[in-house]
Amino acid sequence: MKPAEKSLPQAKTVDLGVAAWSAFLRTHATVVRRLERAVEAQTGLPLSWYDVLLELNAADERRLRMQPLAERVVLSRTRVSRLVDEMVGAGMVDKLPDPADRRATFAAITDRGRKALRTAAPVYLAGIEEHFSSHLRRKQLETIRDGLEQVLAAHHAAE
Amino acid sequence: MKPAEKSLPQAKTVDLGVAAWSAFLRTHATVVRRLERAVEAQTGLPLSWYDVLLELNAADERRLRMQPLAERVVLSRTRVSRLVDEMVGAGMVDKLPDPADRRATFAAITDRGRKALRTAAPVYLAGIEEHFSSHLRRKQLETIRDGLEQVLAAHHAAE
DNA sequence: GCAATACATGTGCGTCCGCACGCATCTTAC
DNA sequence: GTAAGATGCGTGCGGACGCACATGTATTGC
Repeated sequence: MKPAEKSLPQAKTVDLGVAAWSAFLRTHATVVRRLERAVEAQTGLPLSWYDVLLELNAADERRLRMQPLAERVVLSRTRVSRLVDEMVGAGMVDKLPDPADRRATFAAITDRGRKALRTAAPVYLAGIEEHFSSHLRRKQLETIRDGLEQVLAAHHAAE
Repeated sequence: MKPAEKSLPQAKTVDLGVAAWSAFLRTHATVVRRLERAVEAQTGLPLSWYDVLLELNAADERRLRMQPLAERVVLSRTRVSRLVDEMVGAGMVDKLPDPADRRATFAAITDRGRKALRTAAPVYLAGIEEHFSSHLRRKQLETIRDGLEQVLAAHHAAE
């Protein structure tokens, strides 16, 4: 075996990381699918719509420009552009011009959108609970939350 | 405030679960994208191809039928069917009939596939390390691995 | 003031993915 | 033995997604 090099992780550590990552990927595939189906079946709202409504509702003045909205829902700006158009068609979102910058467009949640969000929220929360959180102990949830936030922070720092 | 109902999670617990789930989703989106790009740029191998090669190589006799392969790489059987066809075109996988069941098809890794896998493996492992594990402490990795495996086990049990 | 640049957004297009369906084969009940 | 159902797989099709590019607007350097 090759002599250890500076700051090179040991084999056991690599395995642990891979095992955690593997579990992470499989969990994502499994839980996202089930959650998506459950929420959509019970509320008629796709998960992506729910996310958009959630972010808009939580935003200042209940509206956001496209790019910031895309970042918050973790989708491409392109995708969000189309998503918002569909939701305008469904009357859940309005597109408003920004008087301060005529390039920009605000997406604003409508009353109908807020109503849909209020209906869907408990279903969504229950879904997260049922398909994810309920299988974990409080301590584990804390570690997962904090650990993954660390990972995200590192990525954002590195840009 | 409403009196607590039987086995209903408290608000704080719900929030914790949602926070963990939120971090989970954002981490997945961020890390998968970066990892995928890094591995593909350095090895020319899409992540899905790598996964297929990995599972085939680890399988008994280095081959698997389509359905079991799909389950292991966490994709639909449909998708795997097309994936394997592409990889046959690239000479990394062979499709072989199963003499015991003429409906079935084996996907078997070829020498070229094994070579590609050997080349890509260190890049992939380093990518996981760089984009994921290195930002977490050993203890956190263990908790994440074990916790998510619990979630998966519960889902498989519920089926 | 104006050209050069940066920025916010929308659109054409290709990729990845899974569902619905169909075909061939195997298994089971009789 | 055979009809009915189950199983393994491939394909047509449409949805979700993001990249490259185009358009219109703001900002900056001079």
